[in-house]
Amino acid sequence: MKFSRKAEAALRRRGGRMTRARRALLELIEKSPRPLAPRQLHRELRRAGVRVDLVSVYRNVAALLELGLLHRVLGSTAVRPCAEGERPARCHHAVVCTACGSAREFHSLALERALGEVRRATRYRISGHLLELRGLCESCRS
Amino acid sequence: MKFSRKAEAALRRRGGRMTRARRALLELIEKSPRPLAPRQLHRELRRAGVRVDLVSVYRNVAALLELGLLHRVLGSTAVRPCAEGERPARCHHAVVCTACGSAREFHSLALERALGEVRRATRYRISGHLLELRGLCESCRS
DNA sequence: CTCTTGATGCAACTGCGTTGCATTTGCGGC
DNA sequence: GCCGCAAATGCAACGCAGTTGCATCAAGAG
Ligand SMILES: [Mn+2]
Ligand SMILES: [Mn+2]
Ligand SMILES: [Zn+2]
Ligand SMILES: [Zn+2]
Repeated sequence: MKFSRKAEAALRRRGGRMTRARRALLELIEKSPRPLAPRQLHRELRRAGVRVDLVSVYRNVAALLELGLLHRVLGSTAVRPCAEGERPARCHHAVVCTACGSAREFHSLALERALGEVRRATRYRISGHLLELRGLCESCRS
Repeated sequence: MKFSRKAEAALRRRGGRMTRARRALLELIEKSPRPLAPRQLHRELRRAGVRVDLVSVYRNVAALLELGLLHRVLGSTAVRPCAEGERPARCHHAVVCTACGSAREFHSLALERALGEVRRATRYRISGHLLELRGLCESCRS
C-alpha cells in the first residue's frame, strides 16, 4: 500500500485533517529515494513551491513517527517510511547506503533467531533493540 | 586492563599530556556504573571539586572516542568505556538498561554468523553496522 | 453557511556543541 | 630546579537544531 494513503488513513483515524502542506509532505516522503531530515524535507517543499513553515514539518514528522509510519535513521534525524503493512511487525531492520543515504528494510530469520539466543543468554531482560547495517547500494558501487 | 591506564597510555602515545582535569575525567568514566554524557561528566567533576570547563570535557571525550576507547550509546551522547583489550575487535555490541542506563558489552558467535549471512544476502556491500539491545538489568528488575 | 477544533505561521527561546583566541601548564631537555 | 615549546584549558561568542506559546487560518462535519 502506498505510504501517503496509509498515512492519510492513520491521521484521519486520529481525528486529523488533510491540508495542502501535509499532503505535499506525505507525497514528498513517498517519492524520496532516500531518508530526509525535517530541514531537508522543508527545503524540498519550498523548492517545489509549497508554502509551509519548518515548524509544521517538525510537527508532522513527529506525528508520523508516533504512528509508526516513519522510522528514523540511526544517528540522524532523517526519516524513511516503514516498509511494513498495516500492522508493523516487531523488528524493522534497515540497510543504509553510506554514500547516497538510500535505505531498505530487510528481514532475516537467522538474525531473529540469533537475537533470541542473545536475549536468553544475557542477564538483562531484553525488551527491544536497535539494528542498522551500513554499506554501499548497488548504484553507488559503480 | 583498567580504563584509565589504557587511556593514559593511548593519549601519551599520541603526544598527549596528563592534566589534573583529564586524570579526573578518566577516573570518573572508569568508576561510573553507567554511560554519562559530557554535560553529566562535567557536572560530576565539578561536584567532586574538580575545576574544569565543559569545553574541555567535550574535547577529551572526542579524543577518547577517536582513539576507540569510548563508545557512544545509540541515540544519546552518553559514553561508556570499550570493554575490549588493547586491540578493539570489530564488533562492540552492548545491552543498555532502559531504567538505570547501565551498559555491558556482549559477544555472540551466533549473532556474528547471522550478520554474516545478512551481509551476503543483501544487495548492498556492507561495511559495518550498529547494534544495541535494550532491557532491564538485574538490579532494576526488582 | 457556520462552527468547532485541528493545523499552521511566526517569533521568541532553550540547549547543545563548536570555534577562536589568550592563557596556563605539562614535561622533555638542560 | 629552570627554560621553552606545544598541548591543554578557560572563557566568551557563536551557529544551529529543535521546541514552545499564541494568535490566526482553514478543514470538514453538520
Ligand atoms: Mn518498518
Ligand atoms: Mn567496545
Ligand atoms: Zn547509494
Ligand atoms: Zn538498570
